[in-house]
Amino acid sequence: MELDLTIMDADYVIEDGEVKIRAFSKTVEGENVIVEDRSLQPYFYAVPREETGTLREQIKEEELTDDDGEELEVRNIEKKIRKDGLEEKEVLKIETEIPANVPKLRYAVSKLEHTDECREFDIPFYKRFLIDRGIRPGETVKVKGEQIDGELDRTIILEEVKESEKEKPEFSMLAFDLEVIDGEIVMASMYGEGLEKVLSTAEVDKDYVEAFEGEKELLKRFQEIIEDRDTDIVTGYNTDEFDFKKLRERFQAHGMTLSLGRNGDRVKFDRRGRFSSARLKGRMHLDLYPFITHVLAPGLDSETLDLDSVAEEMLGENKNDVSFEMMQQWWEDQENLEEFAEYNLKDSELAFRLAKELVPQIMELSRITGLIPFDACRLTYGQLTENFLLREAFNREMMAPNRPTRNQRRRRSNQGAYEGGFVYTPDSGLYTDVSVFDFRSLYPTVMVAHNISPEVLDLDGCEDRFVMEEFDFYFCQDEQGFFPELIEGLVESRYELKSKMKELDEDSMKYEQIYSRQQAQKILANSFYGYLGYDGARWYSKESAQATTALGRKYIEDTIEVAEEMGFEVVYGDTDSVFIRGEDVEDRKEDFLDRVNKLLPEFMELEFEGYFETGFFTSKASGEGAKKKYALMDREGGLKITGFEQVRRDWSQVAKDTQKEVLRLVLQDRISEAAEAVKDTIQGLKDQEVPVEDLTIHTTLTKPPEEYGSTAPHVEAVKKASKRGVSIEPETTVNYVITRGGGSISERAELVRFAEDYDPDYYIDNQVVPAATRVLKVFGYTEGQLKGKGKQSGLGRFG
DNA sequence: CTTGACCGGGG
DNA sequence: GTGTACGGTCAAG
Repeated sequence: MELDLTIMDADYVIEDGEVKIRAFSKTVEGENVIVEDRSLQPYFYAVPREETGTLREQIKEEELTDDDGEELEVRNIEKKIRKDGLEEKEVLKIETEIPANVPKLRYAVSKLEHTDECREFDIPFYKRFLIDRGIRPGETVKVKGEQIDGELDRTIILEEVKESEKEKPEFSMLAFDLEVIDGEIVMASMYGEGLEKVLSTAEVDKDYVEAFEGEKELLKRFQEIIEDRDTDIVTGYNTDEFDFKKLRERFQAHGMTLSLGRNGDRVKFDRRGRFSSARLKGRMHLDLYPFITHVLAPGLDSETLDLDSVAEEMLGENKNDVSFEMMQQWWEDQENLEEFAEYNLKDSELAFRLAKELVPQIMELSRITGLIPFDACRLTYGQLTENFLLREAFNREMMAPNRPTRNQRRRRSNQGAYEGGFVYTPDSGLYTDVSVFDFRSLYPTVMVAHNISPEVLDLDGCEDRFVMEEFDFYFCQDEQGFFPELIEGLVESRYELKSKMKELDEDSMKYEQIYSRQQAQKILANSFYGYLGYDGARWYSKESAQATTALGRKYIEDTIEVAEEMGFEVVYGDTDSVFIRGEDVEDRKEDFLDRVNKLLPEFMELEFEGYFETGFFTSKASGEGAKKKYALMDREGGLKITGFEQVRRDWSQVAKDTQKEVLRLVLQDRISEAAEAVKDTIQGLKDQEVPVEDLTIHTTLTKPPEEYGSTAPHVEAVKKASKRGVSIEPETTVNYVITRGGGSISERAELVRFAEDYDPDYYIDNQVVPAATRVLKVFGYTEGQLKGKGKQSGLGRFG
């Protein structure tokens, strides 16, 4: 039979010693189908020292065993021609019966004297399947095969994969969030299409709350809802590291198993380095947090990546200002439970709405890299890029380079550092009429323009060599390299999509899909440069990365030169942008762009980014202008603040707010008012008028207090709390304030709930004034003056 | 200046 | 499980 379907998850199982792939899929009509591949065998390549014949003989003659002396089966050996860079090599493709034997067999084969090296022995089998069968999750394919008795709506044995014209199915989605008090799950909210529910172990007077006898009943119901709704996508915020771990623990505590696989499989916890992730077989568990940290964070203004800040930035939703301490108190006293439930539901709703925006992007990233969505939302840039490269290499009959060993990585990072982008040192102060120009995808376009690619580096017998003065290596221009070819493909496809977008209604599904697709292409095109310089990369090439930044510097410096020739005042520049001051810049910008773009190689382009009424640049302690720390204000009064690092958890809100207000006033050239604002805050602190939430400092307690070697305020606060009978467990965020009295800062740190007063001097001297001075020192203010201790003559006339 | 410890999100 | 992978900041050395 033939079925049009989209694969959303894949794994393999061993049955009677034979491996079979299970690809969990959905048809356009919404049927759940398992596609089994029983014919693909795990394999790797062996590159012979001399020629394939002698190596093949040796493999046949010698007994290959694992560490325990178990014999390893070689199921099939085949001679293949594979490209290694640009060189074609005769290699052996060695097949074995189960994936777990690949690394063992590879080890045994590597030790043979006729083996030069082995390749592609560490590619997880479900990824191998997707690559070798040319299947991309998120792309509909026509599958031909025989239907057998099995799980879900249908199970079919794969015979052939073909292209399909059909649309993708709709996936159902649900977001959830747990509330845990004293280690137990007391509430669980779930939010999806037509679903707004809070499960609770307490009676709550809200129509969306379902109350339960105890935690065990709540957990059963939680599982039941996911199963009954036949959920395709389960999402949430930090669900890998928190919610699912907690669920597993609590299910276990009640003697139950957490089973949320589509076929009833238990939730599997994959270790991946620092993290573990919860895998629901046949469904897509998409934790938004790793995707946001790895992929989105560089493009976000928000410095902290908690759900509140990210939702605020992406959805414009206001901050949820219930503190955890408050929630604990409510639960303890069993009061305000309506609000408690409301809060719980809100978090699921925010996660769901974020997912609405992000899942299309994750799906497109999955489609383009060929990874299952589960992986696409968790991997770092480098890993996403590498998976894309593995697939493209396979399609060109290229063998992938091996991953570096630990030692190689260390060597790479030690010899590592090379010069990065060019940063123009600004003169600190306030500027008016600032126009910003930047290069469209600087590094990708540089790589295409100069054919920067590892396999054409110092290529023997090359005729057309691109040489740079400062380097003793060159890039061959005879033939387009692997990386430029991929970048050009992505960039061109993206142009097409962008022009297609213009013809579409912005609210349509099609628009959203195309938008996400071009966004994924952009992410990928921009990741190649970083990938080449990443010490864990298979296709690592320091020279390529080095040449790319060097060329980037050259082009930005050339641009600055053109600007100066035209009589413009250059204020600042960083890597791919120039900031130019002057009232007439906007009118003459076309002329400027023309001149610069005429000098650039084909494919590269400078663009106008925007005009800002004012711009402020701060200085370093030495008085020299600081790089990467500035604020801009557009015509509508919108602020763009970059690099002011105090927007962090371990700074109190009062310091952050004051700094932002100071920047806002400074950009309006209201310098002395800015200083007044600081003084007002100081007075408010002295008068004990600032609410305690604005004074709280948050720091995570990572281990039991007694294990800390050095003293730290949050640790001391916890120690004092435990003397009062309140124990705080590791992994808890400690919210403390600095109170009055004698002794060091640590000695005066108290948990918020025990703090009876606060020390205004601490907040003035260590929080508000340093943050504000970071800005106001440019205008001649010292810390002393802001605290009202000095003279104020001659202020406000700097800059 | 270099090295090593700490931290993120969640409750 | 074709395992064991981050990247930035800050205080201490």
